[in-house]
Amino acid sequence: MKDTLINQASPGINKCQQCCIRELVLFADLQQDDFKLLHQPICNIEIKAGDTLYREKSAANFVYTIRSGMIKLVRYLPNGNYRIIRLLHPGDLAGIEALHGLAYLHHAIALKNTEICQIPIADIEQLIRKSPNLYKQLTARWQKIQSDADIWLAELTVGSSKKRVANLLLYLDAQNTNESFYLPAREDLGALLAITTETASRVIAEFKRQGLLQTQQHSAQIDKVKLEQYI
Amino acid sequence: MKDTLINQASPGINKCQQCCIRELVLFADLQQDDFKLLHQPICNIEIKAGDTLYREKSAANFVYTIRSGMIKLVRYLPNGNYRIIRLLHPGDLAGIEALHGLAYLHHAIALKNTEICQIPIADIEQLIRKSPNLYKQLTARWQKIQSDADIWLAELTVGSSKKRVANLLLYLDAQNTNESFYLPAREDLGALLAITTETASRVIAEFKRQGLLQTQQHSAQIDKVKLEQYI
DNA sequence: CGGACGTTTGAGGAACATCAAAGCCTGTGG
DNA sequence: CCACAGGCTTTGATGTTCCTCAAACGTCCG
Repeated sequence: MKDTLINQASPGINKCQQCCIRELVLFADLQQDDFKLLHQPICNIEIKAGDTLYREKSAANFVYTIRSGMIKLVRYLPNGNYRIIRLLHPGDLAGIEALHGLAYLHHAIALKNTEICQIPIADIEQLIRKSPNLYKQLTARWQKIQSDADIWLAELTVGSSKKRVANLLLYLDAQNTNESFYLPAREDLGALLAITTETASRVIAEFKRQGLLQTQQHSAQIDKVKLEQYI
Repeated sequence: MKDTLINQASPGINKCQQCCIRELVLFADLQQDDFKLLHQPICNIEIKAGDTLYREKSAANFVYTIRSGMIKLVRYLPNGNYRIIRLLHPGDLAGIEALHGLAYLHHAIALKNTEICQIPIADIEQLIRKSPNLYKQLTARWQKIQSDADIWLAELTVGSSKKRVANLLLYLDAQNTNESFYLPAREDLGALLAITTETASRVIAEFKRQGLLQTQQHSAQIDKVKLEQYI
């Protein structure tokens, strides 16, 4: 796995009020006046596929909002293997654990080129005291993380490998508004579903032969109806 | 599985200020005055092993604090099987998703006789506005749920069945201050670790033969050092 | 005593991991 | 422009683990 920590030089300063995904993000409910409480700039940074946004156990000073692209949260196992704990899509928060003054709990690595906003936690803490709306946004995020994790536990780590892969493909498809979605590498599919790279490859190849799945590079389309029969 | 909804008659009214596990619970940081904001009584209820505290998708009006005992959060799969999503111990919150006006996300079922405090969410919402300390307690709980779920995903649903069972036994032992801990039934071990009841039984029997585990009824003791070699 | 329930154990087979090798695509350098 | 190296994917052969089905055993309780 590539392991390049991002270069944080030349980040652009972002105007939250005019953000194109404003209705998705943490600050969706903030009023005009609230933004005056932001003392540090919100930096808009871009990272490339394979770059590491932050590392597990490193000091957590920022929360990040995904504007575009895709991030995997990774935890390494004692035996050197890794598991992907969660996938982050546009509108999701990365590093929310920073709000408790703790270190980050995972490695955050970009799966494709990704744009993010970097928000200093000091500002968030100040805003929380003033804006009850922000508090609600935050707990909504926690709630979403919890329920996603629950579904993951209940659905994606049990059953046959075909069922798991089918479930994951349907999940990835549902995340995207486009008709095609990003299909992670076989190794990452394995790390997501707790199966080996080879098994992931076999199932994907099988689905392609059956016409349930078409791919070009990492762009994929599925036949939802037929895939659902595997669940 | 038994399925008796709890009888909510004759709950005792609890004095939070004098609660014996006060330092553990949600209201740990509240000041004397804050308690005046509680309009409805906090009920202290007792449920027996096998009783259901609340059901998935039912209206969520209360958050619960576990005072003693043990609760499993359960989700049923389409095929009729169930998975245990999380175990709750004294000091943990059950039904925290109620704070978002949603239905409960799981079935909550007692594994042994359990004492709980029933807290109306209307009161909590009022307290949040007044007490920033409560807000911090709440986000701390969300954070703990997340990190526990992450560990579960990374550690307990991968690897051989022996590794999973060993990990679970060590986890259960670490939760308790006593030298012995509660060992769930084989079926529940399977639902926790995504293995079959039979496999759970075989591994437990094997560990007993090897002297890594002693049991009396549901009370168990382990040899930590030797068990850690399976991880 | 008899029935219900949970646990243990066995035999057989299917699914998946492991090990190994070949194929394929991309980018680089001669 | 071609050759080649490196990474990712596919495929095969083999072995192990675990699931499935089945039956027996122990325990608790009416």
